Amino acid sequence: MVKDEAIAQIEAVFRQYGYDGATLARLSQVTGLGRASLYHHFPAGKEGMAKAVLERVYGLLQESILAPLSGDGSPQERIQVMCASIIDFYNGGKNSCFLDVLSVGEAQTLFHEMIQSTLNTWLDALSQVLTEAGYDDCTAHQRAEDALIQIEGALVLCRCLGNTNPFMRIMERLPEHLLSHQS
Amino acid sequence: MVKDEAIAQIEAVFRQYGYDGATLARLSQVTGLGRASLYHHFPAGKEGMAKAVLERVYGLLQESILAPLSGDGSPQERIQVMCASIIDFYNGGKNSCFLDVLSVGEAQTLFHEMIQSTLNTWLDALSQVLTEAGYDDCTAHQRAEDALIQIEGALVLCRCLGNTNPFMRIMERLPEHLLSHQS
DNA sequence: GTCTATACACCGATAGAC
DNA sequence: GTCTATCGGTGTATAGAC
Repeated sequence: MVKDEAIAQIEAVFRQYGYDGATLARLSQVTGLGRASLYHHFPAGKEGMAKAVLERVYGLLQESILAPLSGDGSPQERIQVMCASIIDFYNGGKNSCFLDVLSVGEAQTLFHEMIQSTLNTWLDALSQVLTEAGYDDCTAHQRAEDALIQIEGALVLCRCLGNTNPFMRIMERLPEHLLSHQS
Repeated sequence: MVKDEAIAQIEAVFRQYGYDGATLARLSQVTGLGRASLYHHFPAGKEGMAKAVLERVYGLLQESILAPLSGDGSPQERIQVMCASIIDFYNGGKNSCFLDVLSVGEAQTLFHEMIQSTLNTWLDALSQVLTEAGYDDCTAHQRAEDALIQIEGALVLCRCLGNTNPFMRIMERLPEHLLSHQS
């Protein structure tokens, strides 16, 4: 569908400019659609576009990141596949997290539930694999949370510092970090 | 000075709403100053207000967070003092990081250098203490970076999930994490 | 230093022709 | 489905009285 491509382009604008900074002028320019055409595809306007992107992100998370976690292979292997997808998803640290930028300001009021549940889906899936790997529930949940903390934090640092090293360093050591035999 | 109080209130608005979402109407309401009065105190307008807040944040970082790092006591003790100040600074995880929210969109273009150098100041000071604690330069720098990654990431998770547990958990273990004898 | 009034651009959103 | 034209509202910023 052509619309899917438009949503991907809209996503990029939200990622870079945030909800308030993603003006219809910019969205129109990036997609090549006139303002009125955008409203034809997204009757709910900007809020509808953000919702569509959130659903897209949720879908991508399920398909490319979480699906491998419940696939074949050892927990180690599955986590490594997930990490490779994550690197891809965030373009090696060049992209901000959509959930992060949409959780600020009035956008938070609009999308808090979807953001929260998307993040919880991710946390649960990761926690599940770690439980399979032999950790007790509490440890598994903490390590899953640690992983997302490091991913989100690294992306913030990359954005602030203007280089992708923190993200790549974190991602390289994440599999062993999740499965190491310490605290 | 009365202006200092206003800057603190302006800071809160930027933290919560981001640069684009921090409208003059909101800034006026929070400070109790009329729009025109704001321009009297900040002739450069909104951009000037953000700059003033950035300078305030830099000052607070120096005074309450970095100063203890070069004070008396063992590295452990100094790091613990820093952590206590950080918890205070971010209101126990309820506040977003100002550098984080100002590093998105057009604000990034305006303030990238100040954001970058503020973060580097923090990284360097932390790295220095870890060097004093006996780590080689490379390890010290990585651990300092890890600390900021975890702080920023935890704040993002707190904002998205709507609870402060991730931040408090990270902060409690940060001192031992920084000084532990592993990788 | 703070107020009212206002300029002017841009915002999100809609109407209606094609 | 896309276009031009346009609405009402709000954005930042300024002028000038007090």
